[in-house]
Amino acid sequence: MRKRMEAANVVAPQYNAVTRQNMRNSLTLGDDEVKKLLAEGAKHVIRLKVPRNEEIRFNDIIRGWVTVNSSQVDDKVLLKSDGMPTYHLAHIVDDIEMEISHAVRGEEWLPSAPAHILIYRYLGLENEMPKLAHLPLILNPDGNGKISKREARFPVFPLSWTDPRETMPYIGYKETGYYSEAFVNILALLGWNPGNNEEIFTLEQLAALFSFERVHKSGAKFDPEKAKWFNQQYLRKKSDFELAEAFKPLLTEKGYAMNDEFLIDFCKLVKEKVQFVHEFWDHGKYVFEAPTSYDEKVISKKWNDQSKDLFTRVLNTFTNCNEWNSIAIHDCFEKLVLEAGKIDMQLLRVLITGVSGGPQLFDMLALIGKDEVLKRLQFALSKF
RNA sequence: GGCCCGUUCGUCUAGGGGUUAGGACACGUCCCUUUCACGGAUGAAACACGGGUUCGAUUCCCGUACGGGCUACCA
Repeated sequence: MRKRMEAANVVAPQYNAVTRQNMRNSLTLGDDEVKKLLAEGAKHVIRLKVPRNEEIRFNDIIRGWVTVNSSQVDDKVLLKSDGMPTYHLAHIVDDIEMEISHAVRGEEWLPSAPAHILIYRYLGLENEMPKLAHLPLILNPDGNGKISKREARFPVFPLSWTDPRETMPYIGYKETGYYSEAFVNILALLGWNPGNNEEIFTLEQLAALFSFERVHKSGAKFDPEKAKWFNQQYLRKKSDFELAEAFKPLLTEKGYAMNDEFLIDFCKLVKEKVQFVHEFWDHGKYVFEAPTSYDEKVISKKWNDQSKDLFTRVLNTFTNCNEWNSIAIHDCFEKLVLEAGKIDMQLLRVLITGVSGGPQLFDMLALIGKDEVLKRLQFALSKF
């Protein structure tokens, strides 16, 4: 049989009203033979007997009327030879048992929906079947196809998870640093939108706003960049205290312990630059540890013959700065500028933090502390 | 291959017979700033193609192309 199919160039052989006549099954074997085999405990499956040529129509909430000819539906296995039901049977039993009103599932189920309708019909439950809604799929941002867990270069699961058949865990959104509210928000706006220009919604708002009419029919490519932006929006809504609490364990991991007040100030300063809590470290580690290298670009471009003298004067000015807060430091600095002329702030920043960017400079210096700033400046002057 | 579903800026999308086709992400420029961001302003950027229907089609219909899904004793 299989060879004949291959010879006829059949790509995907189907078990259906035509081919079943040439198969060894209860329809071709005859009652006595079947009874005998059953009595002997012969391994067997139970299949859905799909009519040969019949239009199956159903009204999908999202897609409208869909028509499929039963010749396109194969005799699906309902009960496997190990006695376990397949999804096709199981979900229908579940849905009926649980009195499900709406079966909302991905578009990949659309082709098997006609088979499911037949099962409901043969069970005499067609009037009780849930309404069907087939949602558009989330597609890969690059390349093609629906998101596959194996190939994606970004998380595909909400939570980290290890497939028992594999060794490598899949890192989840939660573990990547996404807030669950942000994650829900991102997902909700893929294939659906409320019809206005708003994008940030709580789960409660989404639930109130949702309607099937506004669900798209076509798949949506997942955009990792926008996903990060969503998380940033949620992060910015957190209080400095909440952010400090969230960052504290990460800082402890790095071997630093700071008091809450300091951490809150730190988060207040760095939060504008950050999309995830763990980025507080990446964007602000120089607050906790002195730089080991200096931004080459800035140094080569801005460090010149006068720099050493100029920044030695900065060091002296800071040393004599009585108060050490953002405003006071700024005042000291301004006074020096009046005497000595323009002093490049970015260069000063690099000498103290090592990097070319960061939060407001004088706020930063205040946070780092006078002793540490003087120490770092001295060290930098000895280096260049 | 067959069957089913789809197609508005690069991406997510609004809109819908007559619009300067709107917003968001990303990107560019400018303003603010002696630094860095935030913020503000602004720019570039789209109705897949071909036929109908119509006074008029991005919008309705049909084809084509392209994309997606399914085609397991997995879900």
